[in-house]
Amino acid sequence: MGSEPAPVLTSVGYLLLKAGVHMHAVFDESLSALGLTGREFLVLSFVRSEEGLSQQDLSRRLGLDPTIIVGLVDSLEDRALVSRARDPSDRRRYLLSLTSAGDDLQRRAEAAARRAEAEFLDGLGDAERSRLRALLHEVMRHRLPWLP
Amino acid sequence: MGSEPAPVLTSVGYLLLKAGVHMHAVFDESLSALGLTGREFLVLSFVRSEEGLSQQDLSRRLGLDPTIIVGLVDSLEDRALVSRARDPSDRRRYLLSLTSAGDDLQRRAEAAARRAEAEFLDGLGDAERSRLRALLHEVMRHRLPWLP
DNA sequence: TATTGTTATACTCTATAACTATA
DNA sequence: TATAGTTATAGAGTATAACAATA
Repeated sequence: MGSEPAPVLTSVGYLLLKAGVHMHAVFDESLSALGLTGREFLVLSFVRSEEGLSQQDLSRRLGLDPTIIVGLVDSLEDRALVSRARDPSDRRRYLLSLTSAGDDLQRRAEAAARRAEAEFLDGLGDAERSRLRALLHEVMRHRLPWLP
Repeated sequence: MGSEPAPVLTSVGYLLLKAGVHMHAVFDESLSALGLTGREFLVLSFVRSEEGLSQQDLSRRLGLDPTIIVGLVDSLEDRALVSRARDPSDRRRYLLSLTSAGDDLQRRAEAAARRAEAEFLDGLGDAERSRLRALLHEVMRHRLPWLP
């Protein structure tokens, strides 16, 4: 019985799941030299893209509980990478923005992540990477509403 | 500054990571009705594919610490889905196999997972799904050594 | 000496509930 | 009444270290 892998083990879904886990590890590894986790890098990237984001907004973007965001932003604020300012039109909210150090670090982190991604995808040519990106974009478009 | 998303947020790597996380959640959700986690389903699937697998083998396949496998197999054995037999040629090892109930449940779980996958990929046509599978297989081939 | 499986334990990550300040 | 942010805390998931049995 069974020298063939069960169908699930060669399915799109399983390959997608495993590729995601590996990509996550590769991102974290590539960012550790800059003192960032993948998650912290994403916070910097979202805040750069949409300055004045609130912690609630960030919570939805990252798919994390708002209580997690508190510590995440605390840590980045302690390192003077992100700053909080009260929203004058709704003083419950914070408007988050990058400091110049945060802006600088985000750029370097983005370059590191891009190199790591390129290495991870080294089995694919440029056209294949574009094709993969288009397919994933189509699948995820309505699940990540902030995508263009 | 920045009404464009930071490049990382539209990159292949990030889309891959997020698609993996969503696929994971969709698998878990689809299997919960059968009383299985995604991880338990994978154990059943690997054991079916390679009967006589040891717990160490499973540890490598799943990328989990061997101490995690103990509880995982315990739980499946308690439910009479998997059985342990000592390897006569190396009595330190267990040879794992599916019971007939385990075999039956694995089949039903595989059908459920396949339906969930199909729904997750509903933005793609059949040819696009095949293309996605081929691209992911190419990327993951040397990272998942048991793949054909 | 090294490896397989096991237990105990400590550590990290996460969500829940309860609070405050604002709306 | 409802929402944004915060704190404390309990639960789940994880790896590390130490062990017994076997090689």
